[in-house]
Amino acid sequence: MPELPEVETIRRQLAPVVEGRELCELRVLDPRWCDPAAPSEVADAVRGRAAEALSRRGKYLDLELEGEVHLVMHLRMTGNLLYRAEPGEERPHTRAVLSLGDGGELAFCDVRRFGTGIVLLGDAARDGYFAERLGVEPLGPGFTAEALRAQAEGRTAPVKAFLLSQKRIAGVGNIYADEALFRARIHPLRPVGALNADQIAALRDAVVASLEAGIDARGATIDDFRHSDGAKGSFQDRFLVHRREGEPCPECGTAIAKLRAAGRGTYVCPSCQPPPRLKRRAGPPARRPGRPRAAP
DNA sequence: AGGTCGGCCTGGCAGC
DNA sequence: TGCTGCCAGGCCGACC
Repeated sequence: MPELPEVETIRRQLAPVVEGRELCELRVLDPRWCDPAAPSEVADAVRGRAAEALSRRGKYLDLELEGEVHLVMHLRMTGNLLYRAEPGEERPHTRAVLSLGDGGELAFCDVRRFGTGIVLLGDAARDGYFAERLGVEPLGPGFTAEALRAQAEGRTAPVKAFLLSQKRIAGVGNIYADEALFRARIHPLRPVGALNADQIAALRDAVVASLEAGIDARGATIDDFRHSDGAKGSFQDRFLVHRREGEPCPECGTAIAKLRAAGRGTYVCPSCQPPPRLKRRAGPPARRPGRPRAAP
């Protein structure tokens, strides 16, 4: 699943390929891709413009064209942006094709058809689009322990749901949320507002470390994420807990457990990430704390 | 208003 | 073997 490190990997590979090139034509093969805009509308907006930059915000790619025209794309679950120097046979599940001025082309391929491309006219429109959807950029200077604490304060949502909320932190998805929580030794179901200052600081550092490790490995390929040249990432081989149910914890050897948090498959070390206290149900009074139990 | 959940979509696979 | 049905999940909108 493309999360921040996967999108950043694509961006780094494609930026030198597209920057400075003219965008000759955009063929939208699946109208859903740019819904609700019409394919012809999107194609007309970008045709003939030079690409000035390929940037990233959260999990979004922003192809910045001359005249402040932005083609903003999201890969969602199964999207890929694949480059080839010469046009060839259409790849399966191609939703849109960008033809570049040097004869190369960029294919947006997406099995599950969740991926999107929209055109935004003007830098202000682009800024507004991101501002109303995305919170702090986790690899940017604004992502400090203090900023995280301010966001978390008073919230009762499980910390994993909090990490997945793009309006809080932009770019963290299911993989890197699990990895960061393990590194910070925090259970995903802990209410984020109940974390102490040390835990918040550890979480901030763990999010950054996990994302940077993902970028270093050029992303993770679980199902069908590919680099722009079709190669696979390698971070899936370096997961500490994600998708490792039953395998030993790299820290303590306890078997990794799988649970559900925020509606997502979630992996934890039950020993390194102690679960929050269960809410006591009405019934017989609980044993007083501190009193030693009878020996078994 | 914060939090949770279903819909979107398709390939892969478990189970009968 | 072949079919059914469930699972995966980023994001949005509906609902509590």
